[in-house]
Amino acid sequence: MERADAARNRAAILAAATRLISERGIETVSVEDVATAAGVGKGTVFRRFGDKAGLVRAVVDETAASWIQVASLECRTAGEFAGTLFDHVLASLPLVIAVERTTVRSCEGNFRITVERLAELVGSTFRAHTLLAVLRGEHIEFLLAQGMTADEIRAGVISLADTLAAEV
Amino acid sequence: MERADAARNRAAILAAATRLISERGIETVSVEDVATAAGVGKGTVFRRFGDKAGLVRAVVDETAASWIQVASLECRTAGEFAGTLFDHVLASLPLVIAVERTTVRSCEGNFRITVERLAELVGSTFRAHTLLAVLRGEHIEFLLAQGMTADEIRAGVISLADTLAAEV
DNA sequence: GTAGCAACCGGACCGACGGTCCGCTTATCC
DNA sequence: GGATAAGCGGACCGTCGGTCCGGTTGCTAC
Repeated sequence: MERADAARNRAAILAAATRLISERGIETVSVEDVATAAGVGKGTVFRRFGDKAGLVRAVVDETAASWIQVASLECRTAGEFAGTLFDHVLASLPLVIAVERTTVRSCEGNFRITVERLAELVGSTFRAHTLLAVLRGEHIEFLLAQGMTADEIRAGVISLADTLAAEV
Repeated sequence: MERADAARNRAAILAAATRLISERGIETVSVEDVATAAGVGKGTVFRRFGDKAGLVRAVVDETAASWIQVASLECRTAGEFAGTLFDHVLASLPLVIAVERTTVRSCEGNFRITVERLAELVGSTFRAHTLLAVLRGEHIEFLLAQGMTADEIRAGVISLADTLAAEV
């Protein structure tokens, strides 16, 4: 059982981290910044989340844990899947980029489900990873920086997914 | 005019950096490690290359500057281009990953030429970036870690390039 | 209510790293 | 061989992720 003050601090830390990362990007947010903004000591953050990567993961798990799985299960075509994923990534861009930069990419949990479902839809694991590479936060941020609009990127992603799926 | 000792040190630093990064990956190589391995002081490295990213860029420029441009100019199909690029990336994986991780992705120099040429071959800038996203060192490393063989990945990349080009 | 306990807190502390600075060295030119 | 500027190197700095431990506080049993 988690003590009441601990639960309060956990919530405050997650809220502060979410806000700071969204505002400034992970690169310029230190763990101490988060602790200060949450009104707790640095040690408390590390006790709760292990390390910086754990904190970021917890933030993303909270705000975005479910939609990947939901998208995996509900979407019936690759294009639909890609569009849904794109919308979610775009909505939480700094958070997605933060988790990409702080954790080693792995094939566990939700991600595994996503890949398998996507591989089904586009016909091969390689193509599934291709689509996910294009849906990475950093890639989308880069395309935006190049002057493409979100709508153009969205259309491109969906068209790519459909093309890949059509080839099966 | 560069003094003789400066030139000697520059070469020693580049050689040491290339070796260390290739062996251990950029994450576990500090600038001081490079300086020590090259038999010079840390200050010398920073004087020569500005910062860590500059050092990495110099290393890659030396070993891999030309092939991107060569590939851009010589390859006549998207598949050929993709295969050539893949071979070079695979041959210098740790170096490519190092530059990806230390410099902000931008659209200047060789990279710009590559994108434009590739966009010609596959019919759109978006698709060109898609191909380049799949050819990133980190992505290839990830696929290898998932158990795919280099041949499988190579075939996938070429097939993807051809598919994208066919849609024009 | 209160006493005791374990969980919890926070900030001082540590080691590593990127980057700067400046007094000394040395290649180069005349 | 002497003057000069380019070059050198390592001590030093600020920051950051992560650890540690003495003091505090919420919980529970009586």
